[in-house]
Amino acid sequence: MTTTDWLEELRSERSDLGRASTAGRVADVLRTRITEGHLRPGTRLSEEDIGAALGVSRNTLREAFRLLGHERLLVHEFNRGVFVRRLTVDDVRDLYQVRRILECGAVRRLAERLASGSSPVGRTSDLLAPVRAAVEEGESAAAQDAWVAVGTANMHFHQAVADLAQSPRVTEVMDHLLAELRLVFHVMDAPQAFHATYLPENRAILELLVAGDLSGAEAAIATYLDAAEAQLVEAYAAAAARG
Amino acid sequence: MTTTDWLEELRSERSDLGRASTAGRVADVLRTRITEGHLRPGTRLSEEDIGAALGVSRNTLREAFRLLGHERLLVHEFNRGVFVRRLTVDDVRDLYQVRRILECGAVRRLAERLASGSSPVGRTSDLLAPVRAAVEEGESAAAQDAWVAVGTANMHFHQAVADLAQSPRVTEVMDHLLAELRLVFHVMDAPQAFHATYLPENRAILELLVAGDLSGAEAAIATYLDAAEAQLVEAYAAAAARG
DNA sequence: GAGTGAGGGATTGTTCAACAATCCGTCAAT
DNA sequence: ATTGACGGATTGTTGAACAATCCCTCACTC
Repeated sequence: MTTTDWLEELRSERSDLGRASTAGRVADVLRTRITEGHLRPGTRLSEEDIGAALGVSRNTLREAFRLLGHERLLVHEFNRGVFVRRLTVDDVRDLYQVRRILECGAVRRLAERLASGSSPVGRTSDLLAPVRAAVEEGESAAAQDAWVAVGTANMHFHQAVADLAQSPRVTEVMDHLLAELRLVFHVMDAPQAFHATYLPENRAILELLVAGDLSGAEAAIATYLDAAEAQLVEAYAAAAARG
Repeated sequence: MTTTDWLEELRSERSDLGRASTAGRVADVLRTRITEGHLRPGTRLSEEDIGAALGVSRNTLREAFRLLGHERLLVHEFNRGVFVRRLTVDDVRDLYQVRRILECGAVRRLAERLASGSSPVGRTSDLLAPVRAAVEEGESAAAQDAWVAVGTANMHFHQAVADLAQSPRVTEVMDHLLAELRLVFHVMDAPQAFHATYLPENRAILELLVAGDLSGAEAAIATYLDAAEAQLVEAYAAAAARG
C-alpha cells in the first residue's frame, strides 16, 4: 500500500501546524510534498484520508485544495476528487512559451526603462543583485556537490530575471510557473545534472546584463529556454513511453 | 440602505442557478455583478447576507469567495471578511506593465515563429481572424452608439492579441488581467468614451499585423498601452482625490 | 476634552454530522 | 462482448454549533 505509506509521513507533519490560517498551512504541507516529488502526478487526494491524517475537517481541507488548484498543482474533477496534476508534453511546451515571454519581456522592459532614463527603483547594480546572488548560489552549491541546492538556485535565478520587470504580478505568475515545472523535473533520471548543465549559461547571462548588453542577454535567455525545453520534452516523452 | 438594495436584486438571480457546481455558479453571479460595477470596490461581502440572498450555505459561499479571490476580484482579510478589490494607482501601473509584456510578447513570439518558418496552427490569416473580428465588432458597436458593447469589443481585441501567443496560460492570465481592469474602468466619468478613443488604434494595429509588419504592430501596441495607462492613471487619481 | 481600557455584540474561522448526487466497479442478462 | 442495473464509496452541499477575533461603545482617568 503506497497510499497509507505517505499518509503516515503526513501524520508526522501535524506538529508544525499551529499558526495562521489552517487551510493555508495545510496547503503549505501538501505543496511541499508535491514539489518534492513525494506525491506523484496522478495521485488522487482523498478528502477523508488526508483530512484524518492532518487532523483537519473536510471543509478546511477543501479550501486548501482550492488554493493548490489555483497554483495548478492539483486538478479538481467535479464529483471525482482532486488529483496531483499530470502535465502533458503540450503543457511543458506552453510553460516554456510563457517563460520566454515573461523572462525576455522583463529584460526588454528593463532595457526600455533604462533607455528612457527613468530607473524607478535604485541603480542598475541593485536591480541585478538578486540575479548575481542566484548565480553565485548555484555555483557554490555545485562546488559542494549539493545538487538539490543547485536546482533551487536555478529557480532563484530565473525568478530573479523575471523580477527585473519589477512587477508583483509577473513575480507571482513566474512563481506559479516554476512550481508547475517542478512537477516535470521529477520525471527525469537525473534532474540535478540537468540543472547543473546550465550554470555557465546563467553566469553568461549575468555578465551580459552587467555589461549593459540587454538585447544580448535577452537572446541568450531565449536560446537557453529553447535548449532546456527541448531537453525536457525529450526526457518527458521518454518517461511517458516507459510508463 | 444600499446594502439590502442589491441584495434584493441578487435574490432575483436565484433562478438561473440550477446546474453544475453551486460554488462556481455563485462565483459567476458575483463576478458579473462586480465587473458590471454593481458591487463597488471596497464593498464588504457578508457571508450571512449573501448566503441568504442566494440561498446557499456559508461553506459553499466561502468556496465561491475563494474562487473570486484567485481572480483578484475579491480580497480576503483574515477574520474581517472579503471585500471587492480596491485597486491602487500602483496596481493600475502594474496591470499595464504586465499587459505590455504579454501583448507585445505575444506579437513578438508570433514574429519569431513566422521567421523560423514553423507556423504550428494554420495560416496567418486564420490566426488574425479573431483580432479582425474584435476590431469590426467595436466599429459596428460604435456606429450604433452601443457604448457598452464598444468596451467589451475592446477587451476582445486585446484578448485576441494576447492569444496570438497561442498559449493557454497566457490566455488565462490575460483574462484575469482584463477582469481586474474592469474594476478600474468604473471610476471613470465616461468609460465608454475612453474605449471609443482607441478604436482607430485597434484598426491600425490590425492593419500592421496583416501587412506582416510585426515589429511595427508591437511598437503601436506599446504606445497604445502607454497612452491608455496615462489616461487611466490620471482619471483614477482624480477620482481617488474626490472620494 | 482627549486618551485609555474593559465589556459586549457581531462576524468570521473551523469543525462536525448528515443527506443528496454522482461515480465506479461488479455482476447478471442478452 | 456489450449492455444495463445494482450497490458501495466518495464527493457536493447543507445546517448548526462553538471558538476566535474584530470593532464599536462606554465608562473611567488624567
